[in-house]
Amino acid sequence: MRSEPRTAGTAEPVDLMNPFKDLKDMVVAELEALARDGVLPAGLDTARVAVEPPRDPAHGDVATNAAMVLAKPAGMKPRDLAEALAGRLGAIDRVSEAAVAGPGFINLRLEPGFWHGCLAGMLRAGADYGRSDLGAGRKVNVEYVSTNPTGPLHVGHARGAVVGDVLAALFEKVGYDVVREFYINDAGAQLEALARSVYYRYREALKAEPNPIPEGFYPGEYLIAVGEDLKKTDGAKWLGVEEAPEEDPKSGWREACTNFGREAMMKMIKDDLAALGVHQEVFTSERAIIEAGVIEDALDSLEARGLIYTGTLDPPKGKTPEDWEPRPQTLFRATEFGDDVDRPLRKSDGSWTYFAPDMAYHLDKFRRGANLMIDVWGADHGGYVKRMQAAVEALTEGRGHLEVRICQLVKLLRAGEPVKMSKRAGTFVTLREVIDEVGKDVVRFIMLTRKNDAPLEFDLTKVVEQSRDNPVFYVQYAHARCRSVLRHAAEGFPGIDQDPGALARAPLARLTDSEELGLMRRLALWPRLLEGAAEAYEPHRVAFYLYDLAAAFHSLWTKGKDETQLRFLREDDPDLTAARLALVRAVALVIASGLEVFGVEPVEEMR
RNA sequence: GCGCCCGUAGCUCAACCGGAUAGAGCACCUGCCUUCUAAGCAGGAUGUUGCAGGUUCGAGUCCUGCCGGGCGCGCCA
Repeated sequence: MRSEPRTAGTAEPVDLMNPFKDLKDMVVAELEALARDGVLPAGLDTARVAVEPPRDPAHGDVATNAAMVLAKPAGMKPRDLAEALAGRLGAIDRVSEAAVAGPGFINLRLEPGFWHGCLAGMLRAGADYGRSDLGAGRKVNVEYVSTNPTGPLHVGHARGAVVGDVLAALFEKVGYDVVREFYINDAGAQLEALARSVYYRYREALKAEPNPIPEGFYPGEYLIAVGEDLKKTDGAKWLGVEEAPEEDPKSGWREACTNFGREAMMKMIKDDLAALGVHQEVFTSERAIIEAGVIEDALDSLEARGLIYTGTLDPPKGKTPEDWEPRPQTLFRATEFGDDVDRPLRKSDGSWTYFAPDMAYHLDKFRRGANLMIDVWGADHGGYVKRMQAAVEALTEGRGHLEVRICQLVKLLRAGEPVKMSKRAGTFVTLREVIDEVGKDVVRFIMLTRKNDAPLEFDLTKVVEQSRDNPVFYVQYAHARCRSVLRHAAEGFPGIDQDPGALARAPLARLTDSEELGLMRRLALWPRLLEGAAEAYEPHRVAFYLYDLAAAFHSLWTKGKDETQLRFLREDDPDLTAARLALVRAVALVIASGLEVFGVEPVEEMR
């Protein structure tokens, strides 16, 4: 891992694809060397050793906590261990200085050539810079948006959609084999309400005798068209027919309206998702899971291990429902897997609870090869997490893992004022309306500017403002500025090949300004940031990283106004210009790469 | 009553597996456009990280107990 001697400005830089991983390997190698020399005991666990940029840049380029973490297992004083390690690290060519500080930190200052090597590496990697094999091709299934197909998506759905979609992209980026999935909740009472609502609109379309507004009626106008369409398809065929005749329930109008409504709603939902740039490849129907008998499979497997029994649950303490009656039910021993109570699988009428098919569905996902499953749910499902995780652990006998990300509410505002929404009053804001107003890229980016489990304010006015206050604009502006420089360079310096691979061969050692080096260090963090964001299931980290990167670039840009020797384009010095274009190109590349993970189109110019 | 999530500057939020003096933006004040887009940049003030303990070289971060807010708690999904 140690590289050949290198002096700034002379040697051809080596490519460094993941600089901080490389630096950690370097530290670990020296620790092993110390162990071979008998200074340290053999076989120390270096998992907790961190090599990262210090918060205060005055401390140097990189810092490691190795001495403090290993002091106790090694039976040494942290400072002594630090001195020994720093002595070795300081002898490495790429390290210009290794100093022990504070309780035992080792601060390293690196030769500028190291950062130039990083820059060359990222340019050669191009769009692949940041990609890694952390996942080693392991399968992960990401399920998101999953909803009843009863109406259009609203803003809340958009958050889950984007978080799920970007988690999937992140996991792909770090080497997982990803399946994006949607679970269609098409088996419950909501679908019956949908069917009755469709039938109502159908009769309306046929000018038939008006029937009373059905229970749970979906009042939205979108069903009027569905009623019309059913009339066009089937004519008056369902008018004199029963809802669900006893001898053959599926011959009635309800079955027809359920299926017709379901298809229409799913088409609408998929169109909305497409408008948001979300494309899941697998859609699994709850109803199909039930009909395929997967629930029985799941239950048999649990039954065989004594995890199913008939029992009576106590009412929740302090909040007994009005109509509470103790009833014996089929229960799953969720408490054996960390849940608070055992969970019912059947309703009193004998039909399945929501939990039963969902359990079966997760078994199905596991059978399709996903040991790691990620579900993105809304805040109102928080209380459901433990039981589903318990079910996955039980059904997969501990081989599967379910990670659930809960998305808090989105508060829709306009110029600081809450947008009043009411389904009944018809002032409900759909996802489609928001996309039409501000654009899908803005929706996607803004949804990632908060941790998923924190509430999010979405101000329709603010998100299209052109100011530093608006992260979408600010990041896009940095990218546009990079592209602008490159456009000007193409005119003024036709001799400079702007292909990233060619720019990687520019005399990068000419980049010596502290802000230029700072920008390179920041770019060098990108691969590590992606891995961290994926491992923590936190796509919002990418948004904050891009914002910081944009700020660093804007700063360097403006610095060139006062100090003309820092301008990117230097008529008097084509070599220096080429080196700076390499840096600008790399900034554009990383921003574009981050936006690609987000599913956001980088802009070439601000308009 | 129980479970989960949250509580950080006046406001909105960061803080990578426990790391060094907790950082940005907004708002407020002061500078910077004959220049690659000033839609920007530089500088100035801001903290008992809800409270009280504990763990340790080190805690916003982990543990315990309180306080405050959100979500949920059999036949909704």
